[in-house]
Amino acid sequence: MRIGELARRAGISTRALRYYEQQGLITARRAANGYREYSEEDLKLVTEIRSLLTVGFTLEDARPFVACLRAGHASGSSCPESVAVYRRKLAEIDDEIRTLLARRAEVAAQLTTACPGCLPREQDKT
Amino acid sequence: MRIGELARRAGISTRALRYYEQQGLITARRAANGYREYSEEDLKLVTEIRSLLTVGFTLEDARPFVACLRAGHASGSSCPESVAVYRRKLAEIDDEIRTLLARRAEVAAQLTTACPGCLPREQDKT
DNA sequence: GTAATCGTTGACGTCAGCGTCAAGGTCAAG
DNA sequence: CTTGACCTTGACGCTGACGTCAACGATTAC
Repeated sequence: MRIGELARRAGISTRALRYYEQQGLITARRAANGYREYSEEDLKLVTEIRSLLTVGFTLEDARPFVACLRAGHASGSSCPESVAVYRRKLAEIDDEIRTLLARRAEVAAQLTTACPGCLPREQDKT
Repeated sequence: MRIGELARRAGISTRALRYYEQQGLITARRAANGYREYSEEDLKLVTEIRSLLTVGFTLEDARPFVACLRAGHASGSSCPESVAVYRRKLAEIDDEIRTLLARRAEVAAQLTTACPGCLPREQDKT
């Protein structure tokens, strides 16, 4: 399939696909007229990238997963490099959560100081 | 005082001060030679801005606080506009925390699926 | 032939909060 | 007089993941 169809099926822009290629995440063979030609496996790669991005991963983080898929594994996360990224990301997320909680507490304290009536409700903690 | 001294006392760069001025957050009167001249109150303004930024506020968010201080209030948060920003920010932070928690759960699930031995330890939740 | 719809590369724009030159003017000390 | 520390404005760089032209070629439909 060509870039437009892949973009539609992956729910992404053609610009993004060219960008991924430029970043070395995917490659496309070229037709005689210079058009990019993609396989079904490329769709899998792009889908993997997308799902990782939506979880907050960067393209750089996605590299091992893509490499894992291209190496023939059924899942992009079945390689040790991918698992390492998972673990690192988990730690990063935990860090962010901690700082956000600290900020939340600070802001809430400031708010109650500034406006004692405007107590933030305590019951809607998720 | 001039910009260098203010920067030192506020613990920020002169570039940042000029940037805040460019964004309309602070203003400086000019000496005969064109140098910026700051008062002690300007130090307060900058300090307020800094503490807000470190809590995750944007310069835009800081505007009402600065305006409040300039209006003569002892605290930048004693104006209704500032309180409104506090409340909005609190909601934003809660949103971010929620999405981060969701991501964390997703990543953790993926990790355990990919590597059943690498269970993320459950005891270090902050 | 021509219009519509695809594709190509290249390159600048976006968002925030500055960092980092560049190219100069000002001022006190020695 | 000169060094050196300070100040000025202006403008590009940076990070990430693309959006959005521009200017052009290819393919298909009619």
